[in-house]
Amino acid sequence: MTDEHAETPIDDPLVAARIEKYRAGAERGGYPYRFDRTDLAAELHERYADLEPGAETGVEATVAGRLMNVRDMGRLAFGVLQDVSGRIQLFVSKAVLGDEGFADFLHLDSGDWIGATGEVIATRKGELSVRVSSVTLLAKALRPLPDKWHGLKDVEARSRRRYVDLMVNEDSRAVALTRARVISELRRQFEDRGFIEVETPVLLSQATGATARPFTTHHNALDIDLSMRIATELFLKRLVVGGIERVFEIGRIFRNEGVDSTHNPEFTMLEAYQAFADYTDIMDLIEAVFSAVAVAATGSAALTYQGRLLDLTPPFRRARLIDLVAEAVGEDVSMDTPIEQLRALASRRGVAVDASWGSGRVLFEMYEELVEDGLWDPTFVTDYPKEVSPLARAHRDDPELTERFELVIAGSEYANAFSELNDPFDQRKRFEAQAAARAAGDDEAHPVDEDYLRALEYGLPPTGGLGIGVDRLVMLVTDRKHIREVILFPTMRPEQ
RNA sequence: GGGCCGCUAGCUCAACCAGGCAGAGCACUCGGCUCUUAACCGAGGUGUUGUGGGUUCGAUUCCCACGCGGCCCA
Repeated sequence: MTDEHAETPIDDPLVAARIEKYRAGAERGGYPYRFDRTDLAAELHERYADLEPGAETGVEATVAGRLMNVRDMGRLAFGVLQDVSGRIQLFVSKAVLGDEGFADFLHLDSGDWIGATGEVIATRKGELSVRVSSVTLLAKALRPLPDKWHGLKDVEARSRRRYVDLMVNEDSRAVALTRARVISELRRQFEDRGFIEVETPVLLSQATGATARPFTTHHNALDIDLSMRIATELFLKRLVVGGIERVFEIGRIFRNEGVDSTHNPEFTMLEAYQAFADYTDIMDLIEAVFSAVAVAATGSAALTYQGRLLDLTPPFRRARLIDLVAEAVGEDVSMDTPIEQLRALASRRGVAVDASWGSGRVLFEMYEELVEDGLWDPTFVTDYPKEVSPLARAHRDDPELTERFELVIAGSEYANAFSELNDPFDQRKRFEAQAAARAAGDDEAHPVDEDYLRALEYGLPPTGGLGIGVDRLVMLVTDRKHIREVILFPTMRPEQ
C-alpha cells in the first residue's frame, strides 16, 4: 500500500478492509468538517422516558456519536450510537432508507463516527430509537473495537490507550466525569468563600515546601538547572504576604519518587491559605469542603468505599497524634517522655528508629506505623511534633508541638494543614534544623529558602493553610483503589 | 531495590504442570431473517504465542537474559 499509511497495520485483514472503505469514502466526496447535532442521547431518554412501546413522536432528531454495534435483521437493522452522554438506538429499515441507503448503513463498521437523522420513536419492544432517514459517516474507525461484552480489561492497555478504555468501558468514562465534577466543586467551594485562584511557578531554582525529591531539568538560554515544584506552599504564602488574604491553587505537583497504588510522579494538589485563620478554622473548612465534594460526586456525604461504609458528614473526629500513639502502645507518652524510653517502646513495637531522630520524629514514626492504617472514619490527627513540621506554627500550649493536622480517611492521608509559621526567626531556625538533617544525609529535608524568609520579614498575618490530594479524593468518591484509575494518562515506561 | 505472578488472534481467554499439526467466544467475511437489546441460525479465515538466546528430532510449553505490566514488601 502507499507510504501515506505506512504506520497502520494493513497486514491485519480487519484493518485493511476498513482502510479500503475509508479510501472509497474519501474518493466519494470526503468526510465532513462539521456536523449539526440537535440532541444528545441522554436528552432524548430524559425527554421521552414515558413513550409507550410502538409510539411515534412525529419529532425529528439528529444525533451523532460512535457506532458501537449493529444488529442486522435482514430488511431491518438496529444500531447502537454512543455519544458523550450515553447511548441511543438507531432503528434502520430498508423501507425507509431504500436498498442503497440500507446497504450503505450495513457497510459501516462498529467504531465509526456517524451522524443520523430521523423520527424519535419507541420500538414495539419499547426501546427509544431514532428511526433513521439519513446517515452521515463523519469519521472512519480503521481499527476494530475491543470485545463488545468484555471490553478492554488489561490494565496496561487501558492505561496506555485510554481513548479505547473510554469508548468501551462506561466505568472509566464515569470516573473521568466525576473527577471533573470534584475539581469543579472544589473550585466552587473556595471561590464561594472569597479565595482567589492563582498560578505559581512549576520551574524553580530550588524546590521547597515539602519533604520530597524533585525532578530536575535545565534551562538552555539561562544555562541554569531548575527543579520542578514539589509543593505550592511557599509561593502561596508569599501571596498572602502580598495581601491576597485568601488564595488557592489547584495544580500539578511533581515528585521524583516511586509509582504505586497511591503515588503517581505527577499528581494534583489543592493548596489554600486563609489570613486571620488558625488550624481549627481550617478543620471546619475541610469538613465542609469534603462533604460538599462527596455530595457533588455521589449525591451523598455517606459513601461506600471498598465495600465499607464511609460517612463524610461533619463533624469529623479530632484526636491528638500523641494521644493516638499512647492509645496504640497502651501507655502514656508525650514530648516529655525520655527519648531512650520512646526508642525502646518503638523497637518493642517493631518500629525502626534512626539514632539521629529526636522524640518528635520517633513519636511521628510510631503514629505512622501503628495508628494511621487503622483510622477508618474521617479523623483530624492533630498537634504534630515540631521536628517533623518545619513550616507549621508552634502550638500555643506546647512549644514542642505544632498546630498542624492531617485528615486521615480509610487509613490514608487526604489533607495536611496548619496554623502557618509566620515568625521569620523561628522559620529560619526550622530551616537550619532541616539543613542539618540534610547535611546528615536526609536528602529529602527542606533546603533554606532565603527569599521566603525575606517575605516573612515583611510580615505574614496569622494564617491557616491546607493541602488536599485531589487524586486521592477522587479515588475516595469513585471507590477506586489505584491512583492510575483516576488519572487519565498515568506515568508509565515507554512501550517497546 | 526485593519476592511472586502475567504477556497466546483486534478483544476476552484456553492449550503450558507432564514438549508432538495453536483453540474457543466476541469481532470480521459470506448467506438467511422487519422488533433486536451481548440478537439469532448456517458456513468461513484468524496468529512473529512480548523480544533474543539455549536445550531438544521437535519449544506456546523446559532453561537463561532482556522488555513491559500486575500484586505484595522495602
